[in-house]
Amino acid sequence: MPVPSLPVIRELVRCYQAFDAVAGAHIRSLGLTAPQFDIIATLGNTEGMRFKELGEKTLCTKGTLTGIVDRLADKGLVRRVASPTDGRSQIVQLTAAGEAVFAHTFPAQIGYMDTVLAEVDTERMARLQQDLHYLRGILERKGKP
Amino acid sequence: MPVPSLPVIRELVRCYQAFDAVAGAHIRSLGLTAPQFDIIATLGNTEGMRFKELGEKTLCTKGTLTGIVDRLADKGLVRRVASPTDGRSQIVQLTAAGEAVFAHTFPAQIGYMDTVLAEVDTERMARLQQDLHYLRGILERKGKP
DNA sequence: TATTGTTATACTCTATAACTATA
DNA sequence: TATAGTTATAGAGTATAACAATA
Repeated sequence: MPVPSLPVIRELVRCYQAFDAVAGAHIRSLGLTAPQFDIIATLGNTEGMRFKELGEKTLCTKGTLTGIVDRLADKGLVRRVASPTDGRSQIVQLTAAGEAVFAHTFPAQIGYMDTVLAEVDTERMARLQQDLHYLRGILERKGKP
Repeated sequence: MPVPSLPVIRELVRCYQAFDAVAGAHIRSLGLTAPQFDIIATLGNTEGMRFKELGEKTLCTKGTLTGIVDRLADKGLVRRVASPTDGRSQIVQLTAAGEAVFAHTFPAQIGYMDTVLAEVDTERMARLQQDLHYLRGILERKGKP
């Protein structure tokens, strides 16, 4: 007889929503959407990556990604460069402005979250991290059997 | 000096995404979207509730909620009833078809998640639930200071 | 005057499929 | 033939503000 999963799931969802409310407000205040911020965060500290790779990392379909990258390019935060090795391939990279957004907002966001979670004791943080990692492993394995 | 929050946050987000991939596939297979399922789950085991209350529980703006309820009504899963006590107020409740969707899919979803998480030991589940609850409390408190 | 819910507008994301150009 | 990305289309959610009816 299995342990009831609902209480844990419920807490996971609510906890994520609570985080999303805090982080999402910050992201929107930058004039970005969540997927757009996701792209910038993925490209940060990188020399850029192929369109396809970017889609895989951010869980975006290629058609969707074209639109998101278009809008980021319109804002001047991202640039497309033709791949030197494959004529079909595009490399997406942050512009100087995009680097600046990443450099200023990503650490700021983390720093803010650090202060928010400053009162959580180290032991609990480590435990939670491990347990979440464990839970994710199970979910991902069952997700694609 | 605060404990780094990024590892825990990262695991939280990924764990939620993993859950969302599993649950989301099930929801879409019913021809519903996540917000629509959220409405049905909220109205389940209820005699219905005021439009405003529904919006508060599902974190939907009133304008957004009108559209979602419209689409659920078009599918015959939900119905609007004028409030007997307040002429401005609408009460939203599940139709028989909506009850059926709730009764068949919600427990099925939970049952499925129960089997997915069956291998997690009881102790870990309880600990995870507690720690997530604790983390959420902090996030929600800081979310609106 | 304030509140409830609808309507209107504009934008973004998503899924899907057809299309192009390279490989 | 297969792959990388773009384009096209339609639907759905979000934010915002103006609006009608009622309190």
